[in-house]
Amino acid sequence: MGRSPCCDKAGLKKGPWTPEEDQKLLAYIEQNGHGSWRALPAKAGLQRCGKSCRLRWINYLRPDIKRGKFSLQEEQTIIQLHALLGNRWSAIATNLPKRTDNEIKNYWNTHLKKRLTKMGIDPVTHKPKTYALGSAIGQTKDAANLSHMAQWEIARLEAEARLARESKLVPNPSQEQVGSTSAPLTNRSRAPPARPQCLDVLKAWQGVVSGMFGIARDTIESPTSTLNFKENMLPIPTVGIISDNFAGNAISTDQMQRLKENTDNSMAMYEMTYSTEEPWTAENIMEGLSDMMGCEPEMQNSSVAGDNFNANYSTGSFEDNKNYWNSILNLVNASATWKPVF
DNA sequence: AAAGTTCTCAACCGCTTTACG
DNA sequence: TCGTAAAGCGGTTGAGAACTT
Repeated sequence: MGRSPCCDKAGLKKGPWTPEEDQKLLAYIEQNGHGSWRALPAKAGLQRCGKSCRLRWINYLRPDIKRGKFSLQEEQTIIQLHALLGNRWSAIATNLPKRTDNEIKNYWNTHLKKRLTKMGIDPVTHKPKTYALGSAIGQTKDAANLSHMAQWEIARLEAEARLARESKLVPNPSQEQVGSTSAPLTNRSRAPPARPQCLDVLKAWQGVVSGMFGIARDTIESPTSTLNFKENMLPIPTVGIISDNFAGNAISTDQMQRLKENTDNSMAMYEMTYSTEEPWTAENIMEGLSDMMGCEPEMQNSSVAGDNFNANYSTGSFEDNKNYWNSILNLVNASATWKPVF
């Protein structure tokens, strides 16, 4: 067997924390900081092991924790990050401000995993079950590109997660918040970005889509298509607008105008995503984008998109990709009344 | 109303990684 | 470079709540 549990050593208390214990721990940390976790219980007058105290603080008592129901945006972020990172809960948590890895892990296991399964999506691969089967036979070039990009993103996220941890050890309240992800890592370790870093992942995903559209844009004109890729692909400036305004801020009218002018598809996305009482915010748009990326239940289940998804994405030709994205965009346009089921 | 079942999530366990002498 | 302690992390458990029969 492995080492014995730390709490068995001195008959320390286990199980649920009482309000008195919480109060003691909270008071001690507020006054002295946690310092060495192993030494903390004795100093704070707690009959607990340091590990238990640390966990209680991190997962429950820390003042910067947001508790309660996960928002739709958070759910989508978790799903998308999980698709990229797998069960790396701490890395996922660094992209969800105020949520703990434990909470995210629990929420995934009790809610999101089940929902994906119900929708016919493999929660491990994040692909429709039949597609997952097909991809075992042969991956497409684009899927390979996607995978390649995902690997880069994973490496970057892990680095950021590490740096975030480091920055917590040396808090610097006066630090300037940096938005650019292209800043050198060494700089970011001093000034970690404040905006949700999930944006970078979403951008990466969108980049893949844009890249695929880009190929089609230059070479494909489909006479049978109801959509024109030249006009309907999301332009790169859109990404910039979304990036710069992600953290809950409304997009300016000026920027919105540019967005509308640049892409007909934005309108379909807006209609699909939110009702009129909702302002144009980056969240709204990102939801639309993530829906387009395949998070939308109807798309996964519908005979149109589902079949095309399975049939087209697992083959590699240009025409197939075009059809695949056409089917998605058609569905996006067709599902203007779709509301999240989450 | 009671019993049984399912769900939720805080907390634990033990392995891995990191820091440090 | 190595050994040890501490911290971090992800998988798992189990008590209590919620739901169903």
